[in-house]
Amino acid sequence: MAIVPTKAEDKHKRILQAAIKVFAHNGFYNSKVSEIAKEAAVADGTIYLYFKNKDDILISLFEEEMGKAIENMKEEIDKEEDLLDKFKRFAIVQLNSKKENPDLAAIMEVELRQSSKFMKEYVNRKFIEYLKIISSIIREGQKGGIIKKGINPTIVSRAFWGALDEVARFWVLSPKKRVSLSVSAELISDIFIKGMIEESG
Amino acid sequence: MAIVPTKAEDKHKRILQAAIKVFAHNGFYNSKVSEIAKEAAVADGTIYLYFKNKDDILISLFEEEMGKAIENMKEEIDKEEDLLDKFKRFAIVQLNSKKENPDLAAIMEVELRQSSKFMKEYVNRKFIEYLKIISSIIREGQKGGIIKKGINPTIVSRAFWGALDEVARFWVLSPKKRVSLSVSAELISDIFIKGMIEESG
Amino acid sequence: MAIVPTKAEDKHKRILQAAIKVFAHNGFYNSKVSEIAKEAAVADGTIYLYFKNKDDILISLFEEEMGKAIENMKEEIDKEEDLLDKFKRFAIVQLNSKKENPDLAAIMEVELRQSSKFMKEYVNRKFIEYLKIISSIIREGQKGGIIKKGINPTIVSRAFWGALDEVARFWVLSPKKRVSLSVSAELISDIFIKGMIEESG
Amino acid sequence: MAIVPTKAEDKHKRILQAAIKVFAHNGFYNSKVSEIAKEAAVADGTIYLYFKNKDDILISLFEEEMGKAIENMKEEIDKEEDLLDKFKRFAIVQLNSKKENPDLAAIMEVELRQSSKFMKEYVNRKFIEYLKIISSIIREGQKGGIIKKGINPTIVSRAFWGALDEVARFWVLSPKKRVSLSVSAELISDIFIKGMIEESG
DNA sequence: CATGAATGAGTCTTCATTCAT
DNA sequence: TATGAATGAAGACTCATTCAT
Repeated sequence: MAIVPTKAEDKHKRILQAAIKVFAHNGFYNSKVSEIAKEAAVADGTIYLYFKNKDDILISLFEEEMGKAIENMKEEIDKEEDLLDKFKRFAIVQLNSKKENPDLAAIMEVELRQSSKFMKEYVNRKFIEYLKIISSIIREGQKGGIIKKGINPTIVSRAFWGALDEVARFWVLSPKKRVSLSVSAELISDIFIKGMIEESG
Repeated sequence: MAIVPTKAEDKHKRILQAAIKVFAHNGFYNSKVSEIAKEAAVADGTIYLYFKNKDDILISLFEEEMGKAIENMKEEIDKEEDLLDKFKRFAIVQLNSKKENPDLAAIMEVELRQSSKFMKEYVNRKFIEYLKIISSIIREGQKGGIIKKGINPTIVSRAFWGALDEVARFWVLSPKKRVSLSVSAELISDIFIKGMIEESG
Repeated sequence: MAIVPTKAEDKHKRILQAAIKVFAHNGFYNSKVSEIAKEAAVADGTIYLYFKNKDDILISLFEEEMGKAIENMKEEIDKEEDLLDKFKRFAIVQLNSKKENPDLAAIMEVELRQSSKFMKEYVNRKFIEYLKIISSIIREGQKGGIIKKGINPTIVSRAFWGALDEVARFWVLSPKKRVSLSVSAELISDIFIKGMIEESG
Repeated sequence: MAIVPTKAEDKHKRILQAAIKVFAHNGFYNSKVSEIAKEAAVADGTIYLYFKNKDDILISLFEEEMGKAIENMKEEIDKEEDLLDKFKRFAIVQLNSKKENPDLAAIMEVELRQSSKFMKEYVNRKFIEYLKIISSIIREGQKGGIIKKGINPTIVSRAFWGALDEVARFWVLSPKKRVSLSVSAELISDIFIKGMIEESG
């Protein structure tokens, strides 16, 4: 019986899942609430029992998914002992997330850039939290003398993320997928590592 | 008399300029055609004498501005003799464009990622052309033995662009502008150069 | 145990009381059934066990309250022997009802005027019964030679009621309440009495 | 050519006229904007070129019609020399307005009583201006020694208006119209005059 | 009897686009 | 060419009512 997905929590989840799909395919503004309702197999009005309005669906989506992503990334990073391996791991996880949940990734990609005024602040907060995972690795590396002191961790963390995001996008869009994601991840992280490393003696 | 901006060409230009401003501030979907008209000091209907519809304004905007950007970048790159200097130059020009025309940059940023179905193909074409400027430098470097052969120029060109784009975005958003754009440009290009270079000897 | 208000009759009453409050504050059309339910501390669905629909709440409200008002007024009038005193008494009771139960009065005030087609007939029936209390006093006075024969009792009864209703409304709305209701009641009834009286010899 | 009713001003007027009809028949809340548009023979959207929203239609309706009514009443009152004749004239004009424009009257009748918060204040202002026409006659009469000093002009003006309004409503609703409006007007004003007059000597 | 989650019909309002002038 | 008043399709959101529990 426990399988029947009719509990309130499930409906909330179902609507969010439906929204991810619909938003990713049509973009936020071209998505109709009724379409999300249909995809979630609920009535139009039901959506408004779980979300304040269309915007709120997007926000909740961020709230939940970004939170998950941050947690997951932290766990993954912790698995690696070596600082430079943490870098690689970050790259791999980041790229894979786009492979595993491309719809969600597509939404993040756009909304991270454009979003209505009042979302912007919230989105940025979560995003910065995400970037801190990288910048703190860099800072740690600088303390340990592995990474060059002159490097600004904030800027490079953004650059690193931007590089990965763009490569992931390319991978999703290119129909043939000639280059594997893991190779790309290695390539990018290698470049950054080599670029940042302290050329000691 | 030459001052009066009523020639057809002027009106076309004025509408496009107005669109850049309006789209950048409100996003494409939250921008009203009437608002663009007002900003351009033109009647609503006049817009439809120069553009097929709202989408067409955005497309034309791309057509013109991306073309200009590509031309400009090529010229700038040609000014540098040294291959690695070309890299730096690319970074500087790219970042500066965001400083000099932030409205336009904001539009590009979003539309490069999301755009209605039918724009996608077109946008990509122009974008790939832009990226080719970098990838061909890389390829040249590989031929000359300066850059490591194992590196995939397509992927790295995207990574490089993504890194720059994100850093530029950060710079635009951060209110204090503590780090100068040129320092950032140097930082990013240094990392990539060092990361790609052939460690001969 | 008798305190627990869960008997069916109580719930019916509670819903009606809640409706009076809610309708008076927001008007019929701006009142939500769910709001009445909340005010009555009942589930939304429960309302539909006691009333056919939202309209039916209003009708029942009339049915009960108008009936009570008519009975009460008749009793009060009967307390007075003198015909002209009955007039005054009517005015006082009428005005006081607005003071004692302003929410109910507010609803009556509006619904007596506007109400959906199907309510109109019913409302009028009850209202006419109410007005007959006055008109029959007038008629009695005409028989007794106290009130001028030429006066149309139906019209004057309406005029009298209208005058009182408006004065009561004014009293409710005016924040300072400078003039007491009883003074107003006397003023109005005096004018009507003096205006209708037979100036015998 | 001047006859063709397509000028902006005409459209404004047409929408207002349509609104009077539609509101009077269905009540404000049961009236659809689309219905008003249809009645006015314009597109739904056109309404919003002339009015901010549905509420604004009602407000404008008041603004214009109450203003007219006040002007008209003042003019009519001025035609009478005798103070008591002014009273009669007021009654006649007031009652006739309901006969001549029953739709408008029906709206005024209800909206004067119930209306959304923000209308209330405005409505009252205009209404008080209207009532001042009566109260100032009373005051004048008191100065001239014709009307009893003890009478409160504010209260009586409201009572007088309420009496007339109710009688008019009765007249509109009664199908047979046995009693003429002018007789009713005379009856009511006679009662009030006699009731207020100073019994000198 | 009681609940309250779910439903979905119903409407206001917006805004890209047209077209008579 | 230029105008801007007019159009009307489209969609977010509300809330009375139902019904499975």
